[in-house]
Amino acid sequence: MPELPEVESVVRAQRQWLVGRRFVDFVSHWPRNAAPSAAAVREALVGRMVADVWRRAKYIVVTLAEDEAARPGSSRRPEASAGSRSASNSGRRSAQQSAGYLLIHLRMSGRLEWFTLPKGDGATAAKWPAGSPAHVRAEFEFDNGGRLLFCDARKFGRIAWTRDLTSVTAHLGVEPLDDEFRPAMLRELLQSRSRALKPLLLDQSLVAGIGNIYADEALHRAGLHPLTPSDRVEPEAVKRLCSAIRAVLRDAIRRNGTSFDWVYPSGTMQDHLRVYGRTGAACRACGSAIVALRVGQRGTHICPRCQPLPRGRAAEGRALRSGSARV
DNA sequence: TGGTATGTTCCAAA
DNA sequence: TTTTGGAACATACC
Repeated sequence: MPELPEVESVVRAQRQWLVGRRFVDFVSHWPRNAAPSAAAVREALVGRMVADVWRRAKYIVVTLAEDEAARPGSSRRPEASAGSRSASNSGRRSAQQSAGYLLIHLRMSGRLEWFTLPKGDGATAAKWPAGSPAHVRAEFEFDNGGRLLFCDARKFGRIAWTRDLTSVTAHLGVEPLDDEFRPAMLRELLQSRSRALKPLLLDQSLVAGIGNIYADEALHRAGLHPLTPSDRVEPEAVKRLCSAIRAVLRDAIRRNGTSFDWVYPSGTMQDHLRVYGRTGAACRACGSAIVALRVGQRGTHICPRCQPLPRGRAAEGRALRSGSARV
């Protein structure tokens, strides 16, 4: 269920439960998706306290507090005492004081779910009671007995521990909700290459966090066709696109994201989408039927009236080559 | 049965 | 060099 707003919603929901908690165990049921290895992640986590939970692009970032007193072998603190909020602020910025970072990427179908085993029967993931969460790929166990499950039907999700956060995030582009993301910056990104707009918006190394749903939504709000060559977008349209991106992401965060099928049930943005998944329905702006096409191998939804394809050989050539000419 | 799916990464081809 | 397409990852749903 992962795009920026959904990940942000998860982060906000989990932060209050996680900050100040201490890891007592980590178990992977799909070790291939743990980096550098499931054993290394376990070694890095056990005994560590969570200093902060935040987001970079579509990554959930858990900052681990550096306090040697609490490593395995020493006594466990009974309850998380102070330090949650104050620790979080420093933990986010000063890498030197952190014991590294746990990174979780949900990819296509990952989700986090709290689960408490029935007491006393020594149940394990292998023999959980009926009604337990499905597709559990990893378990994080905490000092209060809580168990955070990483569930992921498609097994695309990733769990990683790193001491050097930038080694993982260096390739990521600007956060679209950051102050620095302004029309001038977007214009430079668009002008510096000649690509169809939608694939460009999905490129995490340029703008980080936008996925298929919100790319479609932002382009519709801006009145731009997804195949528009990036270097042919007029300054006024760049402005519209910039605010459309920010507006749709903020809007979605406010509604806790978009709920899709069985994967992510908690948001309400799906009731307010203007084009994504609305093939054949009436455009909320002009009443025309929403049309589905294929752009860069991704399902794409547009209003043909609100988002006309700009005239010109470049755009038409791209449309034909990408197979989007149908429908 | 086949086509689809919110993501990322790799490779080949244009 | 840049951009695009395809496949791969693995599973569930319609």
